[in-house]
Amino acid sequence: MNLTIDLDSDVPIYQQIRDRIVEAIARGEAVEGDPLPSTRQLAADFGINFHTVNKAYDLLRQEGLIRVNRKSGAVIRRDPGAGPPDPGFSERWEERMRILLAEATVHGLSQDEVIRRCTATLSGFRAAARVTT
Amino acid sequence: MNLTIDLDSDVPIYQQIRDRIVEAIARGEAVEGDPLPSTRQLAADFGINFHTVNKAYDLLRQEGLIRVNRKSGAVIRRDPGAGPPDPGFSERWEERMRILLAEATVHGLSQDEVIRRCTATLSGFRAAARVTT
Amino acid sequence: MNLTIDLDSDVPIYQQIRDRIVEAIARGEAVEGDPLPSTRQLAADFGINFHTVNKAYDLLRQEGLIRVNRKSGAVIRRDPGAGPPDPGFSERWEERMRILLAEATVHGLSQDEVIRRCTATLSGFRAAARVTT
Amino acid sequence: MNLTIDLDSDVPIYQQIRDRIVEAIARGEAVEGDPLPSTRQLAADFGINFHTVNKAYDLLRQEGLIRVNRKSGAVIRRDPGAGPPDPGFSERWEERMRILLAEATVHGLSQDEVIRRCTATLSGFRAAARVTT
DNA sequence: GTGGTCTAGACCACA
DNA sequence: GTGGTCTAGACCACC
Repeated sequence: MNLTIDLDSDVPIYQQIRDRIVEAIARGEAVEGDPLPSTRQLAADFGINFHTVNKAYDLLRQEGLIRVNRKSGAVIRRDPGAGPPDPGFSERWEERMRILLAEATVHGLSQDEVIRRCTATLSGFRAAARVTT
Repeated sequence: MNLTIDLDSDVPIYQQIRDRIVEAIARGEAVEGDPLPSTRQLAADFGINFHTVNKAYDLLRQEGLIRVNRKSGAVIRRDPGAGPPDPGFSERWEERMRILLAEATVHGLSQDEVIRRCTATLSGFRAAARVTT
Repeated sequence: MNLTIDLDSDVPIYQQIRDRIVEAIARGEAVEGDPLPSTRQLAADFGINFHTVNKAYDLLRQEGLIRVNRKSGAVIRRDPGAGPPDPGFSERWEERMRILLAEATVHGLSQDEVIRRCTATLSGFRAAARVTT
Repeated sequence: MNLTIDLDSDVPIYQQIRDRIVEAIARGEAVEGDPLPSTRQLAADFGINFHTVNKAYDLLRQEGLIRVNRKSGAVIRRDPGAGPPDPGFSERWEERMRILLAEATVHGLSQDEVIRRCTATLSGFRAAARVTT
């Protein structure tokens, strides 16, 4: 798993780390049981405070995507194939998706164009998963 | 246009106001030339400070969605039919969409299910637009 | 003299009227002694309050560009050929020009490109003046 | 970078701060990566409210001239050598330049005199840049 | 430490 | 009436 973050982005660093790991799981680059780098290791790699990495891992833990053991560190807990989403997630997800789709609509992206791009991105995940599996 | 916000949400109030107005435009409930409530009026309605509304309107103005006039207040400037998006927009939009799709994937939503929900939401916009026109 | 203003612009209307008249004088479309439309007439043409036009004319009077008589209305007072500028003007003008040139510079316009555009605009004034004289 | 503002000027304070920083970048006194004072620090130095400085920095951020980072504050993002301007910029810039040139013309500055002053100012930027580099 | 959000209230500019 | 500017001070998020 190759994580890259942008220290100058508007997006908080802990959020970026969390996003990159979610994407890695979606692409199948990280599967259930895979270990994540230790917080101190990752912090050193990025030149950031390990509390920041900690916060990212905590987010992922709350989302049920990783498991954190004192002993074995953080490991992936959830796969794309692990079953249906928790209902609370769906609701918040649809809310965010609705806003994103509204933005695309008001900026002149056609319905077909939006669906085309979503499909392409999703297919990209699946293709990556097939290769890395 | 009927706006509702949640004062207890983690989402900043000004962001919520901006989101609600973007959705209203996407649904066609607000079309080009329609006036928005004055900042102080809307602030009074929500029981918030007018600076907060101001910030929301400022965001919308930067996005090119509204026009702010000393005399007549803020009016809708951009419609779903107003032409293709500005090039920088698509890039940032796809980035956010990719993360959202990755989340759906790791939480077990199938590709078909995701596309189905997006299509439904987009159709909802179009249907609303047809009715209100 | 054909004036056009944009009621939805960020620039105050009275400022736009003043700017258009300054440009008309620079182009030689309005020369010394030429009458300006009456404030009420111009206000009616634009569909604005005549106080707004009044403010624009007052600005021009303060700048020494027009003369306002109760009887004969406003008439052009100053031409491009009317002599050197008042020293206070030069100072404020250079200040504004310096900022404008700084903006061009930081946005990557080369010195030659800037001079080229300024020269073109100034030549445009002279060419117009020659024709209308 | 030594900034000076005039609290009694008609020009809004936030605009003055923005202008001074643009000029500093044009002169090469501030180059890419240079840090700006923190909003609260600068506000204290000027004896003004930090919100006012905030607004100035926000303007600069929108113009793409600085980058604002939670950790390290605001840093210069764009240099005179950073490439051609974004297309919308040139248009708005020429509009403002046309008005300024018209003013010079009606107040009796000759075309040569205007070009001479512009050239001098631009050369001043370049000379300063050469020294500070 | 940094910036971001929100409140409350003053005064001014524009139309 | 509208929005724009500025002040003063609170609390929170990020690092």
